[in-house]
This record gives sequence, structure tokens and C-alpha cells, in this order.
Amino acid sequence: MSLKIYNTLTGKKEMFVPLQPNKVGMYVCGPTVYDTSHIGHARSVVIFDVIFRWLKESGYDVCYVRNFTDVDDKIIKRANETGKDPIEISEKYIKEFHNEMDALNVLRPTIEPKATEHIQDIINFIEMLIEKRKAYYVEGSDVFFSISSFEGYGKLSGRNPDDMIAGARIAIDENKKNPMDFTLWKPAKPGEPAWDSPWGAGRPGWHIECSAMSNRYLGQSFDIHGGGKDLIFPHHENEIAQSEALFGKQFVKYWIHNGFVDINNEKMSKSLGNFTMIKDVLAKYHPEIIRLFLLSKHYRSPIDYNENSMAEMVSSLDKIYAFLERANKANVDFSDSDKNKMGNFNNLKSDSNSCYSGGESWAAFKENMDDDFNSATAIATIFNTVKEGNKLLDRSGETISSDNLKKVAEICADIKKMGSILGILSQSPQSYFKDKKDAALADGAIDPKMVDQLVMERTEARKSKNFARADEIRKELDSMKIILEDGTGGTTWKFS
RNA sequence: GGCGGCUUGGCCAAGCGGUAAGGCGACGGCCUGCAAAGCCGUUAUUCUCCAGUUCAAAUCUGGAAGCCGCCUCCA
Repeated sequence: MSLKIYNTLTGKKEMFVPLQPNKVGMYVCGPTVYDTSHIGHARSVVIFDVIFRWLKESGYDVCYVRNFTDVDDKIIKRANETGKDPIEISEKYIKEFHNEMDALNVLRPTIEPKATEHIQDIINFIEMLIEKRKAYYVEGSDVFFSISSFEGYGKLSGRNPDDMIAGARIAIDENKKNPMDFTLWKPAKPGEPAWDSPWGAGRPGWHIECSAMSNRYLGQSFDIHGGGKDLIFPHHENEIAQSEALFGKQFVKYWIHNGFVDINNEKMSKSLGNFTMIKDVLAKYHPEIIRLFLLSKHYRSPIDYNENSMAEMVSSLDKIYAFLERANKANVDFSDSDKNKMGNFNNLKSDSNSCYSGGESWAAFKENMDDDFNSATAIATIFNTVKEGNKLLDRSGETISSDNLKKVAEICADIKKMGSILGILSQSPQSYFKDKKDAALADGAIDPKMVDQLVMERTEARKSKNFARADEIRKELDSMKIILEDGTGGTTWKFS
């Protein structure tokens, strides 16, 4: 059993064999920091976060690079509009991006390079391309990459340059030798950010930064390159052209591209005005609900964001946490366990370094993840495991045998371990449900003391067999969307 | 015009040649004073349609219909 990855380059699922044993170099295209991040950014980031976690879990030493494009026409435009410095703009949105991704429990990549901090690398890269006659400088204009100098052009996107030419939707630039040639370096207009170069003061084109920075941190060839589907052409196609034309060897072994997020079955677009920002989604839903949603469908397919789907996710996550809470109450103690040290599962130690290696459910989960990071089936495995655990607890009744307790402990350990890969179930069930209750109480419409009072009154009524009054109170609370649960340890309440 | 993808139960969604995972919802049962939660059972003899290959197809091939993405900044 080993990892298989769908490779955009070949259009097939392939066995994952890294270039160097036990080491993985992964580069993912990060955001252009000129505006607030939307749910689509979150999907890409969360998916590659899970891929990163899974590669590490699989024992690889992963160098994960995700860049920030911090010099670009859109940033300059935004700077001009707001009268701010472009650096101020990019710093603002980098900070915002980090805050939001931290909130979504996304691990920081190994390295987060910025284009503006690698201008010399970029200039060197372009100079070498010119030397090799893969690029040319047009006096008073740009440095262009010559696509006819690279015979593999179009291999990633399956496009034939001749078919695309016609310039149907691109204004033909008289300076280009071939209409499909693209800019490596462009001259700066007065007031624009600029760096000195052999071709005058200017700034890099979009594609070159990724070739230059991936080369700096991961070398001439590396294992995985990812990003959104829309980047396949032209961005990634052009990266391949630049890097392979220069180094004469395969740039990237596995290309991974994620699908888009639609909003109510429509593409996010400015004209529809339906850009859904991460901060707005975070204001409405628990971060783990958002992750669960983003991972509920295969990463290559489009996913539709809508209220109905999100409501389902709320029920789903509650179900898992409810089981963990139930197990906890049955004296399965995992409150201090974390993904590295299953500290309280002492009876589950399976090897000398006391690291829990996982039970049957974990084995199923591993198979799911190894199959092209199939998080949708991996989530199904979590639910199957929850059901198994609930069954054991149901059968046990009041007194659970030590044998069953051990089984439930293993199940809980597996569930927590699976959650740690998907970046969910990081809270204790108690704090999860407390947060949920606090959030529902936040508007101040309901006084929890009043609810407790009614619950106490109902308990008294039940004791004296005054069920009519007890039911009356249940009904009253139900109208406030409060559900009562009579458990062995007394009555608890929650919001529906 | 060129390239690529999708169509699975009321809804969401796996599956990629061996006889339909999982979630949400609904209904019946167990449990409960009544509930909730949980569990058990029922909710697709069938995967947009048509033809073909095969002992065997949701899965492969050909065709039709509908939907979507990229080719321009885009995760």
C-alpha cells in the first residue's frame, strides 16, 4: 500500500516515488496579496495543508514552499486607487491571510518566499534564459520568453500553441516574435515599484517568480507543484517552459490542481457580486466546520458553498464530537492526547517510543488518503468508526467491561489521529460544545441562568411525577430552540 | 473556435471492470414517564439517454442531451 497521486501532466493516477528517498519538495502557488482572501483561496490552502500533513505522516521529510506574489499590476492598481504604498498593501493582506489561515488551523509552510525578496534570483534567471536564447529583450519594451524555443510548450495544458494563436482574445503585441510569447521583465512606469536590471528599471512578469523561487529552495527538479485548476494555463505551463528551457531537465514530477468553489451553483465573480470572503465564513461557522466542508468533496471536483451544505456539516461535526464526549463520560480519557503523543492511551502503546500506531480504522483511513488524498472517503471512515464506537457503548450499558473500554479507547485514538490529518477534532468535546453554546448565547437573547432555573424546576417536577409541568417546561424551552437531554448524570441542555 | 471536466437515492457525496461507501433528511422499531442522543431496520435491482465491447459495465468504446471550467487577472 503506497501513495498514489493524480498527475495533471499525465492525466493519470501514479505511484508516488519521490526524486530522493524520504524527501519531498513541494511548491504551491500562494495568493497575490492585493485583496481579502475568499473561500476559494481557503480551499486550495486547506487541501494542500492536508497533503502536507499526510506526506509528513507518511514519513517524508517535506520542504513545503508557498509563495506570496507581492509585486503585480493588481497591487499597483490598488495602491494607486488608495493612495497607499504597494508594500503597505501587500503587507496588510499578507497579515490578513496569515490570520485567517491560522484561524482555519492551517500549518505554516516550511518557507513562504515573497517575489520582492527574490528580485536578484529572478534577474539571474532571466539573464541565463537570454544567454541560452530562450528569451529576448526588445529595446524599450519587455523581456519575453520565446515559446518556439521550447518544444514541450503546451504539454501540461494539452494545448497546441498554433491553435491558440489567432490572438482571438489577446491583443497582439507587435514587439513579440510569437503572439504567445510572455513577459519575463517589464519596464516600470514613473511612480511604479522598480528594480534596476540589465534592461532598465522595471519589475518581473508574473510567471518568472515561481520558477526562480522554486529553483532557489527546491532545486532544478522537485516532486510536487500545486495550485488551483485555473493556473494550469498559462501560469504553470509557462513555469515549465522557463525552468525546463533553462535547466534541460524535468521541472516537476507531479502536478496537483484543485477545483473551484462555487457559490449557490454559480461561479464567484465580481459581476455577480458573490465573492464569499473567508472572514465572513469564519464569522458564521466554526473553523472545523469549514475544513470539514472543504474536504467533503474530492479536491479535483468543484464544490458548492451554500447554507444547506454548511448546515449538514454542523450536524456532522456535532455527531463526531458527541461520540467523543460520550466516550469521555464512559471514562475513556483522551483529554490530553494530541497527534504526537497519545499520552493517556498507555494501554495502547504499540512500540518502544510509545507512539500510537493506529488500529483498524486508521488502516482504512490510510488507504483512503493514499488513494489520491481522498478526503471524502476518509471522512466516511471517521463516521464508520464513530458508529462502531457508539455500538460498543450501547451494548455496554452502565457498566463497561475493561475489554470494551480498551476497544473504545482505541477507536477514540484513531478518530483523533484521523482528525489530526484533516485538521479537525482538535478541541476537547467539552470545549467544542461550550464554544457552541457560548456562540448561540452571544446575542444575549437568552439568559442561561433562566434556562438553568427552568431545568431545575423541571427536575423537581419529574421527581414528584408532575410530568405535565415537566413537559410544559420542555415545550417552553423548545420554543427557544433549546433541547433537553436527560442523562444518567442529570439533565443537560443545548441549542438545536 | 481550441482544450478539459461533470451528470449516482429527497438533498450532499464516494466509486474508475466483479455486482451501489458515508453524511444530511424522512419513516418504522428499541430505549425513555415523554423526549433527545445512540442503536436496529426501511428510503437506488440501479447510476442522464441510446448503441456496443465483455462471462461481468455506474465504471471501457461510440453517439445524443444537459450543465460547467480554462483559453484574459483569477485558488
